[in-house]
Amino acid sequence: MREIAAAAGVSPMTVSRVLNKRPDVAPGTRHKIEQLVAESGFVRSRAATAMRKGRHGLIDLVVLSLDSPYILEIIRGVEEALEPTGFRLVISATNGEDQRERQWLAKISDGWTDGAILVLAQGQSARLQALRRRGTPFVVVDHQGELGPHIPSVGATNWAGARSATEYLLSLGHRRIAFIGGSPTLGCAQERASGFRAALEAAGLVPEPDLVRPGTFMHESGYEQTLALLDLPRPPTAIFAGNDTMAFGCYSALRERGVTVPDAISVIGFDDVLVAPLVIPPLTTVRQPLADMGRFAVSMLQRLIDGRPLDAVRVELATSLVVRDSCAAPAPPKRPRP
Amino acid sequence: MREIAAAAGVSPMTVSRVLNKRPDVAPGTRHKIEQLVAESGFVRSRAATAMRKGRHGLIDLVVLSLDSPYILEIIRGVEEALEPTGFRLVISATNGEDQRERQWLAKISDGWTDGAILVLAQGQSARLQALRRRGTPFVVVDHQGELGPHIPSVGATNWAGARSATEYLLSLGHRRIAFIGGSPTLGCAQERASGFRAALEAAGLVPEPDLVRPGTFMHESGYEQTLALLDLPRPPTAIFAGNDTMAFGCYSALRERGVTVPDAISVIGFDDVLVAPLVIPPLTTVRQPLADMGRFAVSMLQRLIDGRPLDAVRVELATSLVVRDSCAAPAPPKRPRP
DNA sequence: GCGTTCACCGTTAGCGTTAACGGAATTACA
DNA sequence: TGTAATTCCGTTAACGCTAACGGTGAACGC
Repeated sequence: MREIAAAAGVSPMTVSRVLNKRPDVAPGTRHKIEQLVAESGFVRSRAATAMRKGRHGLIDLVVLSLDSPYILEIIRGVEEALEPTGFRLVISATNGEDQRERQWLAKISDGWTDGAILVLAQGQSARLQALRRRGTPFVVVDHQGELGPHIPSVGATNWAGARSATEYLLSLGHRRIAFIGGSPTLGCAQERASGFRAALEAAGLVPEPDLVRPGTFMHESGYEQTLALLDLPRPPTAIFAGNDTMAFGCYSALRERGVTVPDAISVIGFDDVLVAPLVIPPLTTVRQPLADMGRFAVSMLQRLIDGRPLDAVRVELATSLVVRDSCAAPAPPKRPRP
Repeated sequence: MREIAAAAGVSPMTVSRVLNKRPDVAPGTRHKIEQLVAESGFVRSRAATAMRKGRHGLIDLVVLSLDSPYILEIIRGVEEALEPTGFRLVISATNGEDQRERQWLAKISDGWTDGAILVLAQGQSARLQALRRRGTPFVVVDHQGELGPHIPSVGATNWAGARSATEYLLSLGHRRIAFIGGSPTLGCAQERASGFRAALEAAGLVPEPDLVRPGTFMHESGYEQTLALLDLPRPPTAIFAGNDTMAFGCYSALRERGVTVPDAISVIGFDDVLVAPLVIPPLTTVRQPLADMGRFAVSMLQRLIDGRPLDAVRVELATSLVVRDSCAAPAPPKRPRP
């Protein structure tokens, strides 16, 4: 910078002003400096700028794990939204290890990043409040547990999505619909279960306890619960899995038992992960706009960083039903009525 | 740091020495300072350290796109390997846009990051050489095109993997094996095709031109080529898809035509993406150790950053055959021989 | 007693940038 | 013409840390 300044016959301060697009520089001087900068290919040391300004140009994305394609969608949205802002995306995974979770708190709050987007499964209220106290701007995405008050977050309309999925099954004629939930400690799982119940009740049906099963959002649990459902005296005609991964577990179990989808039983999922259209039969599911959620989180975070007010502390983006081939009208009962 | 120093009754320099684990500090002093640091939760300003040392503690991971679960595996490996090193992972995607690709070059080479891991599909020899000239350490992962000389890279044994997949099909008794290749411009696609041919020839078979089809690594191309194969006068008894995504395309086409896997036709893929075990039937495929490749890239990069010599400029990690349920012996011919 | 070596620690200075202030030149206005 | 406001730019001093060097005291050898 000194060199540029010398070449332009001004002080480094003036160069700094030009680079920061400050108004108080004469147009001629500005132009000359800009030209010199362009010619020399000069770039400011970010480290020095960061030290001086206290801004690093880095956004942390902290995720629970990098195991699921689900997270990739969010990353994609965040990356896209961040790209034009000049901020750079720093990714770290906690893998649920307590030690690492402490570490990110330390890392984030040491002024090393300018803001954070957190995608964490379990409630971390205490840690989140600690972060808040430190003044680090952050946004929680798809938080699936109890949040403390005033924690900015982005989610999806889990309740409405689950209801519409259930309504769709009802509209096909299903009456015995099973539901395999996610981990009951997670907020989104509760919302989906609740949406499911609401739809049934709106149709004048009572959810049968046998047909509402707990799950873990993992493949195995979809598999196991489906086997259990098939062993029931009166198995369901449709299964609503709390997420796509469990729906794939259903597929596995149904295949093992020789039950065809959707002829003998219908399956519907939640999330619309990338492979949902690729499995056989292509999975009908409730699309969660994960990339959009990531994008939205970025825009909220920007506001927080800039000190602008938020329109809303909690934002829920709309889910949508994606109809593919895994649902059909229920198989006719043994004594078909014409 | 000043405060810590004051509390310990030493100068900030001594604190710095302790934090940098320098040897020339009396054990007692060191212990006291360590304790004070732990108590106060003090963390050094990375910006200041970065400025002073010229190291930022950031590693760039530049990927072509964040669309495929394939990339997630690599990210996971890189993240895991990077975690204990204290380096932080910065992710950016070029999405194949020329402008962005120029940008990462600029960003990486402006001293902002300490090194880069590049996962780029197409040959970018010119850019890579430019990076090299700037002296930024970098490693290329799974590069699928022509690399310039002396470019450190990590890949997989595509040729051997394809050969073993083919040998497996041969061992099951298949003789009419189709191959759906990846984009012919990509090195890994060429290698896989070549491995396929080698296995056939080793078995004394000649690849039939009709059964060796071009592809694009995308789902559609697996689908279309499979339909074309089925329309052949003598369709194959097995299909080797150049990657898992295309194998899923095969599944779709086969299902549409009512051809069952693996009874009527066997399908084998390449990559072993996360969903490969979840589809129905679970896909037999060649596992590419993507996470390991990411990890290995990190260790290579570390050496480069530290100025240590590399054991090898090009490293290829072993692929392995993962047998699941999508392959079986070929259906008996019309006139079964006892 | 004096030099030498070693272990430990402090001082100085500066990394590259910018906030804050101030000063000079120019313009605006009474 | 004088004063105030405005525009433009330079000076100073940090931001938090550490490289390089220097200094102190103790231990040791001659």
